[in-house]
Amino acid sequence: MGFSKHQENIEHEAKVHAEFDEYLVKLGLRQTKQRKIILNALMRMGAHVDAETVATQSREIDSSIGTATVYRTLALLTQSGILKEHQFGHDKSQFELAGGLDDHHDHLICNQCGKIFEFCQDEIETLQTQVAEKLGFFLKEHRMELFADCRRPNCENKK
Amino acid sequence: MGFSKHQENIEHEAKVHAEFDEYLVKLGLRQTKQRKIILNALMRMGAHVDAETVATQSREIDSSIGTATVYRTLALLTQSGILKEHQFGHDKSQFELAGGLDDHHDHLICNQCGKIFEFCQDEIETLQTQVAEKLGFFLKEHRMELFADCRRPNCENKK
DNA sequence: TTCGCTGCAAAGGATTTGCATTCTA
DNA sequence: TAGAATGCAAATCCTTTGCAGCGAA
Repeated sequence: MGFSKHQENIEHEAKVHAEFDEYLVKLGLRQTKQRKIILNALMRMGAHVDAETVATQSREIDSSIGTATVYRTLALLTQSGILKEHQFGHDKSQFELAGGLDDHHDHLICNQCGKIFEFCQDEIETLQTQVAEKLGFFLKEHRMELFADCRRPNCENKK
Repeated sequence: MGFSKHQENIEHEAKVHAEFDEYLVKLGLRQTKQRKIILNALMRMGAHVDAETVATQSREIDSSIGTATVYRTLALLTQSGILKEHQFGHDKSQFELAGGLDDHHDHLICNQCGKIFEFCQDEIETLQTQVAEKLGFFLKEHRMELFADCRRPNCENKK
């Protein structure tokens, strides 16, 4: 197929934008340059960014973007399912692109450096569904976070 | 042995108080009537109460207890391990007595009525430890919440 | 008598909201 | 042109902090 990694990225980003546009149209909402810039910023940055960071990054492109717009857009993206919101401990919300159904994962947070690692364990997911089932529920979502001590010699060791 | 349930409760409560006292002494802190009242309130109420509710309940006994004291005491109890703190979604913190090592459990939250159900699944716990292990960590704590749709006919159906 | 503890009020910090204005469709 | 979206500032909400007086050991 000969597509470069860079090329694949561009295509993926276009797909996410299209997904968001579709969502907006569906709800009778409008596509604005701010919303595009914010979604771009999210794609440029890695996972687990807070609203403030998104705002700062977005303002690199358009310095007039307001905090409220960032929060409103993050909410919109979360509702659409494109973005996922997490809260680890008492901290402020962290966001990451959902990346489709095939990309589900949970988090392990290093007690030493606070770094976040992602993992996916199908067996656990199955058991979770069964637990809900047994309690008389149909599982829709779950949240699982592991807090653990680091054994990595190169752990930055700061929170 | 012929102990009534009521009698057992009283003994258990005394044990928790003793545990807290011990913790305070260990840190060179003081036992105060406010701290006792607040811990009593927690034991009187069921699980999953927020700070405000604890404050209200405590003020039934001593109306002069301040909000700050409640928060500070909840922090102290949490640090001692007697109390566990949870945050479900964007909501304020909820507290519950830990009840000892044998009492660990996770939560399922009803999407319809918001009610919280407790469960414990040893298999999942084992797998969690293994996942951490595999990533090079030693698991210390975890948090797992299932959000699910209700099938109970008597679900109150309000959030 | 010493400090830790308390209540009060004020401060904090992340997020939300009201509103006049601007802009998309 | 309608009404959705924006930026700004003010408002929320839960929680924490500063401080002068109080109280446990």
